[in-house]
Amino acid sequence: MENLNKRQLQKKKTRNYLLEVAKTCFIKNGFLKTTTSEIAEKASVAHGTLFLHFKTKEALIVEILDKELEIISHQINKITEQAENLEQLLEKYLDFLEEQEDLFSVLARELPFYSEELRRKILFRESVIREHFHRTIEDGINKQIFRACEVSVVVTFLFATINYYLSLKPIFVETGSVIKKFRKSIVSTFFLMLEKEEN
Amino acid sequence: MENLNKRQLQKKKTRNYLLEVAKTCFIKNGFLKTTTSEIAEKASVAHGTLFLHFKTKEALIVEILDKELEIISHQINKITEQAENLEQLLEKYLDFLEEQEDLFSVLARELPFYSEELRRKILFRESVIREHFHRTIEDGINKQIFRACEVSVVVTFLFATINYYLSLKPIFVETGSVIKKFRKSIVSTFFLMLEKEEN
DNA sequence: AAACTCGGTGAGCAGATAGTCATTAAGAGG
DNA sequence: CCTCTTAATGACTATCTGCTCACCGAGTTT
Repeated sequence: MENLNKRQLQKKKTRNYLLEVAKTCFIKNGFLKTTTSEIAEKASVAHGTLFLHFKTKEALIVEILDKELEIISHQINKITEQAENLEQLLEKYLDFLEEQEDLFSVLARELPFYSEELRRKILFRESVIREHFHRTIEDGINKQIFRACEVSVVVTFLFATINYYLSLKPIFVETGSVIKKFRKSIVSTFFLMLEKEEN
Repeated sequence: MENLNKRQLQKKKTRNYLLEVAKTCFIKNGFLKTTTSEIAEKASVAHGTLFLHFKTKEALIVEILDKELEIISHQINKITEQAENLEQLLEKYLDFLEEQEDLFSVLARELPFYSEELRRKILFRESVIREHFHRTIEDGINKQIFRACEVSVVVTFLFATINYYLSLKPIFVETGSVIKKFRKSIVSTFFLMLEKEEN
């Protein structure tokens, strides 16, 4: 597959560079605010070149997001495999969010404004990890470690809270990670919901 | 103050009508998507007329929002006065959100994109009702009705969850109220967090 | 080396959008 | 009744943004 001539190689290189630059812009300023001119300018190519490689702005977004979601999916699989209990699952999940916080912050803020297609893709990946939390909690309830509850709502409380901090990140921290700042509170309060009383 | 001549009266009338139409548009499609042309057209005035009455689109938004927030503030005062316990407070607050759900849905979605000024105003009003929840819960903890917890985080869990359903309202319901749909689950799960076990 | 291919260019288009301003006409006032 | 005031007009501007296309020139093929 490596029998590419100079021209094809250059094309591929340009395309990859555009993807790279676009990703940086999107993570920094969101998909909505980033303009195609901005991407072209930062990549030092003509504005028209962008549309030679990607039919529309949406197609560019979809390609980048698909790639990112693929990575996210892998990471989440790794997390769910490694975690042996709810605490580990939550901690590892928060580690992961913290690592990619800028991207998740953008997604949390902009999700309500995306197209059906984009939203479905993002929410599908979220549902995978959500289900894992669901099963782990149900397991704990069966083992009488946790209190009986509407598990799906409890999971929503958790994800909604994380989403809340992410979407309003600039309000809570000037610089650095919101997840880092609030993770202790989130974890302890979440376990308070679930755990039986000690006395 | 009623010694207005025909001209002044007409001006006031136009202004008020513009405010009314703009409010309807904003609640329906959000502040971000609503254009000044759309408002002018629906009010059957020239585009320029809008800027005779309001210096900028932002000024129009601020005026409408200030008025709405004033009303909201009153309602919240009424709620906090009437409610005798946490359950009543929450139920009445949810009633109120349900009544004005379209507006709150817009605010939940768009808040991260507003100007500093707008955001501060909205969050201030929210903080008032939040503090009331805070005090009521602390009261319950002192009376040994509720479990000891990080009260502010517990309140955040509640508000974040409500915010989550509101901001993604179109995903959860095609028509009708999200709050109505999920209020039972929200209430019962929230109290599960707080209440001591019965056995 | 001539003919051809195609990645890249950048001026320009179409549509949207906030905001301006010279002009108009209806009403106020002497 | 005549002059002055001003609410309202709508054509216009400036800017932005996604996207197109005729053209160029380096690279490939014959």
